[in-house]
Amino acid sequence: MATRYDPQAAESRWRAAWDAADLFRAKSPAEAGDAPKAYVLEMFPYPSGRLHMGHVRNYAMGDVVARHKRANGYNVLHPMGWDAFGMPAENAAMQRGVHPGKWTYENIAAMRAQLKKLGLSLDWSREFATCDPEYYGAQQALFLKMMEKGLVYRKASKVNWDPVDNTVLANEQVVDGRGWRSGAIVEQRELTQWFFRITDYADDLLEQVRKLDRWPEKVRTMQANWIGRSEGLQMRFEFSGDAPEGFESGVEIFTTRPDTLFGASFIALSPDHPLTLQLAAGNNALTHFRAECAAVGTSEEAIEKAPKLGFDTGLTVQHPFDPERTLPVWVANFVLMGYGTGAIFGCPAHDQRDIEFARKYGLDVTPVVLPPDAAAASFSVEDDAYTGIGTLFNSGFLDGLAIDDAKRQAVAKIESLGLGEGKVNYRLRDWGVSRQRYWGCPIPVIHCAACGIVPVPASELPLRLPDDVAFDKPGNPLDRHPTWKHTTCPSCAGKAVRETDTLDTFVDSSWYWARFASPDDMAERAYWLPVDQYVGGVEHAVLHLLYARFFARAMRDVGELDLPSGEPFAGLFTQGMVTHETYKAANGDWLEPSEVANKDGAWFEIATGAPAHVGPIEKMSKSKKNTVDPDAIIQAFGADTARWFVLSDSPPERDVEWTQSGAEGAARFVQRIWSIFDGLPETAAPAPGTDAASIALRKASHKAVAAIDKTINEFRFNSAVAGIHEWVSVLKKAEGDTGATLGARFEGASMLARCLVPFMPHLAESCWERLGGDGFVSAAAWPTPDPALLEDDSVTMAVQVNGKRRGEITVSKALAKDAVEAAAHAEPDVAAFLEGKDIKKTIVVPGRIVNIVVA
RNA sequence: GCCUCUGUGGCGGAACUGGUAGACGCGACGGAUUCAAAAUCCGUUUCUGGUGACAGAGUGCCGGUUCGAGUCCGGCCAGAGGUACCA
Repeated sequence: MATRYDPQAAESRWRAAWDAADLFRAKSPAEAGDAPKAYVLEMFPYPSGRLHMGHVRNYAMGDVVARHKRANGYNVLHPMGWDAFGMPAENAAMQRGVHPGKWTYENIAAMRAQLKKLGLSLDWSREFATCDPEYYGAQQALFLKMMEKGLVYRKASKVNWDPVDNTVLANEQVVDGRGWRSGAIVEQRELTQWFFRITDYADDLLEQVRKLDRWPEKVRTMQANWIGRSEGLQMRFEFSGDAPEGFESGVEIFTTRPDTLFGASFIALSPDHPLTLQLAAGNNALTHFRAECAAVGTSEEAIEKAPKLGFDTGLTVQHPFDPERTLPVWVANFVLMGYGTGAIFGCPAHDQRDIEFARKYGLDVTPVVLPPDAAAASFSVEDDAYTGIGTLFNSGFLDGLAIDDAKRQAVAKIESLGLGEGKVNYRLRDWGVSRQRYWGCPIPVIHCAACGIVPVPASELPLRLPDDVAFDKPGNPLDRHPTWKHTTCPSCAGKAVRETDTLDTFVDSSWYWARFASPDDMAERAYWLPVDQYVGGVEHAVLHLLYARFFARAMRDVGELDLPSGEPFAGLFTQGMVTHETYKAANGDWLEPSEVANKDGAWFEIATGAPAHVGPIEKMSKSKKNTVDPDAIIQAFGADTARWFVLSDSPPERDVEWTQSGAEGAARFVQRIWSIFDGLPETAAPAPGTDAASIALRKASHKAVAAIDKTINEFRFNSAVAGIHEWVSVLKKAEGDTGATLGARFEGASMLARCLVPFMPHLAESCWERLGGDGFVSAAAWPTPDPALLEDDSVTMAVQVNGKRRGEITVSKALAKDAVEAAAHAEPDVAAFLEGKDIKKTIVVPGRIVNIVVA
């Protein structure tokens, strides 16, 4: 009598059994013996309160790797924790009056419960949250060590300032140049802030990223571009009239195109350049212009996309190569103070931003690079700068040179004139870590009027956040706390105040991977690190990963980590998002998937019966109401179904669209698998037969195991899923056999149970139990296919005539090339196309294809 | 704006290093089983033309390299991620 598999009952039973057996605890190096280690880590979640499908996908993928490694004999570390500091907790405090700590820990409890239902093979004994005082205390100690090492400093830096709420805004809180709550036009304001010297490691971070061969190529390219090493020229332009005070030697610029110096038509200063500030002091128009620039906010995107704005200072500088020429000095909103020297020379003909600026303000445009096929007399630049290769012209001593040669000659000339020198510059800026917020790691320093900046003594760490804080008004609660910041100087015992900035939450996630390996034991950290497989969203491809790489180096250099390479993640996989259709009511409001239904192809709103629109497929997000709650799916179908679905269909690196029917299909497949095991007699497994049907079935099983193994190793889980589908169909068909293949069916089922472990671990245990297998299948070894069963002796090859498929032949693999050619020519469907034609040649690719070329 | 990536049936996607385009799943259609239904099982399903064997077209668009291109090269178009205070 066929039975149904009951996911809810089976899943909770197996999870309890795994817990009782402490199955997924990482072994210590001593316990592990000869077993190789594998550290599998997924990016830990921000505890928003609810698990979403993106988490399910991320952790399901990591679990496939962890379970597969474990089955292959590795000592696996697979930990979980919480990226628990951050703005949403403060927003909740402001909106609902709940304390950020309470809100966060409640969210963690809720999400931990949800996560546990997924049956992930996690070592929960290492769990922590970054808002735990033990964690942020260790982070404060690390900060002080980095400070001692000279990796930390303070400098003035700009923030988005909301003049109504009197608070600093994050870039995402600036919407169209206005504060998200107050609606006030956002200003830029300078504050003295803390920085990490990530640029000290710029060269090494760039050099090493090339060697991370188990990282996606695109992430390595993005990191390299972000660091942005460029060789150029730093030089000064001397003023042609009276120089402004303090700038007697001229204005310093940096350029990567010294070859285009003869095409220079203006100098542009950043609105924040010291000279700009000096000129603005006595100039209302310029002051006004600076304010206009500042109203764009601080994000690079906003600054770059803003229309080009300029202000003519009236000053002029001398062209270095031509005493007859002077260039006007402008202030331009697209010149960033943070890059190079905060000043450039503009060559409109060969730079897109410069041409837009020059056309707007009527500045000269002189082309100096001639494209290979252009004529010097007729070549001109209108609205599109020419940035390609070519030969220099209109350029005096550089005429006729290629760009690279011209760059060298120009730099040499400037150097001989004593006006500057060749210089390497980076796009990468030092990492600003100050945040004027409460829910973050307090920066452990004290400001003393007499002693300056004094570290909080190690004995006083962790320096805890005060619990009694009010969020009734915007601004930094730490700063306005009645007592917390008032203290005495550890050095002179005089009155002093604490730093009230907290650390960027990117700091918290920059070293948690080391803390998981061990809270403080250097040997244990050395054993586990680097992480063998890191899995997370591609949205972290630049910042988080770069910061973590910096921290690994900094920790190594302050003696916190024995990791010579400085690379925390040996293998990286970046997964895509989970998306879903969006739905809108007639009035334009977003609707949840559960609020709409489809009848005869038309969507309507269930509550009202009114028609609804289907919108584009987008990343699941609360604002668009297109989220699917994993809890509801687990409730309805079980965790295995949810895991299976998010791994099927889409390649892991791409987005996956959640569909209800897809989930139902996955649930059906769970039952189909169970029916294979349920359909076997409850007897001991006989040895597989040697008849043709048994051999064919065994070949299918052994090939399937090999293919699944390969696709898991290549992170192609969707292909592994397809392979299991095909295999199950073959096993299912064999149920009709008269009994000769029973041994082969048992063998296939046993292999299948073990191959299911990474994907549907609960079902795999139930299947294993039904087979009478030893212990937990979660602890069983991966099946080993028999090489003899993986080979076929004949092969089917397509036959093409002039590249079009006209037939196929099945031949022995060992057949010689000319015999294959003869067989192809003789194949009736092919021969019809060859009749009366002249065969010019025949290409035979053994085992793949035959292509006959006819006239 | 800039950096990176993606684009294949009605839908999600497969196709190893340039070698049979559409595996596998979803949906749809047809059938079996059933008193009936649910569940399950089997089959068909890129498009166009043809009763049919079959023929032609086809991997975002335009062009190129090759015996052969979804795959390589050049140029476009569209969408996504990042853009340093969302995480």
